[in-house]
Amino acid sequence: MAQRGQSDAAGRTPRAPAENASEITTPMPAIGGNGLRDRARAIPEAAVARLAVYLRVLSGMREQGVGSVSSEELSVAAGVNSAKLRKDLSYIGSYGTRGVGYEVEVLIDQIERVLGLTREQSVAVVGIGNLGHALANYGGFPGRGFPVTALFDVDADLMGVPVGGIPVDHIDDIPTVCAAREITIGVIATPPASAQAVCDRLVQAGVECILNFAPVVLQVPETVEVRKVDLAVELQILSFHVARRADSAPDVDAPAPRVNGLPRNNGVVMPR
Amino acid sequence: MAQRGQSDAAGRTPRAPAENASEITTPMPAIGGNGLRDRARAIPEAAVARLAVYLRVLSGMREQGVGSVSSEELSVAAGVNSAKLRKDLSYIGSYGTRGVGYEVEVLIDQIERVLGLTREQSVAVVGIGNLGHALANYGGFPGRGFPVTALFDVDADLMGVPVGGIPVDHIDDIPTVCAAREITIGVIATPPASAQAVCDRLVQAGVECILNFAPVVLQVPETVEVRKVDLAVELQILSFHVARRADSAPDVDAPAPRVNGLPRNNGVVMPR
DNA sequence: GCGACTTTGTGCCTGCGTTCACAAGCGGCT
DNA sequence: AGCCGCTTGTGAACGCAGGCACAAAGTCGC
Repeated sequence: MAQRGQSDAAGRTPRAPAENASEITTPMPAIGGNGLRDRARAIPEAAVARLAVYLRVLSGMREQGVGSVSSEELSVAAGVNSAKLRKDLSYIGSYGTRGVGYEVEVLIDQIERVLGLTREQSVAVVGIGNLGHALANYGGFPGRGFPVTALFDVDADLMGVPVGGIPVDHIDDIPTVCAAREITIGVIATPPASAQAVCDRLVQAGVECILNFAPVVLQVPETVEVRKVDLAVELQILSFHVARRADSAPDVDAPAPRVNGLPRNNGVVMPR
Repeated sequence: MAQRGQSDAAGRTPRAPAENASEITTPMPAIGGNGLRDRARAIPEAAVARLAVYLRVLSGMREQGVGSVSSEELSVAAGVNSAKLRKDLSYIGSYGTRGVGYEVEVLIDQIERVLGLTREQSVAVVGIGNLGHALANYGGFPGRGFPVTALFDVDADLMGVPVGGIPVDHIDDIPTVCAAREITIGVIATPPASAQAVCDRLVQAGVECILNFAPVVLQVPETVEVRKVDLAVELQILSFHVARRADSAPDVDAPAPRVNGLPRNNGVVMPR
């Protein structure tokens, strides 16, 4: 046991029991032409999450002037198994050169293409509390940005006040503003009580992808994709590990917690 | 496809290739006494994450005076399959009554026990920016709190200033303060550049569970458990879904996009 | 130009997590 | 007291994801 990502086990909450396959596959035979389209449909969600991580690492490498990487190097920097990395990359096509590795630039382009980052996504943040502020200012982060182009709240005192350069609008204006600014992703950072109402408004405004920070199970039509980040849940999972650890501590003669003197992620220059 | 949790697919980053089983099982025969301890070791991580969600839902029910629930009701409220819910609950023991359901109070107690919430965890937040503020004020959230009892930053102007009732200390004091306040969970909300250094200090201070908000792959000894929440990754996953959706949009004779029929941004051209 | 070395891409196998489906168990009703 | 219906708990099957290991493929050196 060592480092665990946030994922791999959280609360998927499918409203539609059918078609909640973790494989993102639109059951649809290959269309004639190039295979890229088809490939893109078959990428497992787990792989998508990792691709985003690779992209971040690659961006860092590009900034340091690295021209090409082997799967081994990249996998270490990203904290995954190299076979898994190669398999993930194979989902998006074959852009490596055998005997050499991958060209950083090419890989970045391809991952961005698959993740749909070539077309900039406009993000709306609803709920301008502490978290909302943090999100609004998150502006340009590694590997190109998701421009936050709309902010909403109920508090009359906030109306028009620019936060991170964007003026705050009233949540009643969600439909019009979202339509005007072509919002594709909505972020809910409101108190739990108002989350569902806000969500409904976003959906009504045509937003089909929502990132929910409120500790509530949102009810949405099947066409809408919701991902949730629940701080309390994260802490509770960690708490579980603390407890488990304390529990097994008495087990003194367990296999020695071997130091990390593994031959692996050594030497590599990690972006500190 | 409908609502998807944050998990199920993210970046697990095991540093130790061995023993990174997703089943949290310490291979160890049953100890004499009660079987509860043993059970606790065999809970899949995915189930743990969901248990936290059940706990939140149950807390809400208790507040509304609900005395007992069936697996069906609870599963709907938590947004999961009822069979999965029952299996999850079976991991922690049999506390239901056949033909009736589960007693809310009992279930809450048991889940709290398994998640180690009976012993309050002390949390330290490092990096008092916008996000740090949000976390510091997160104080008492649903289903009992993780008291944030220490805050750290490098900014001299913040030293001693109370945020959310807790004074800020310098990160150089992490070892002493963490020891004194028996911190069990560390939260990293710093810029990426300082994350690894902060992480090292926390580890040095004996913290074995870390929640990382910085977009960096942390290097830690195997004894330390890291969970990460990466906003950019979350957005990129959503972006992927937007792209995929736009991609399959040309499939005009697909099942009607139904309800809330707003002029969705269909017809948008696929990124290359 | 050819051989040897390096690294990719992937088929196959293993194992976990999810789902199904049903037997066991309990309360209520007659 | 006995039966009936409801809900739990779980054995078994299925399917996806991860990891291994190797063949394909390309480069570099001679």
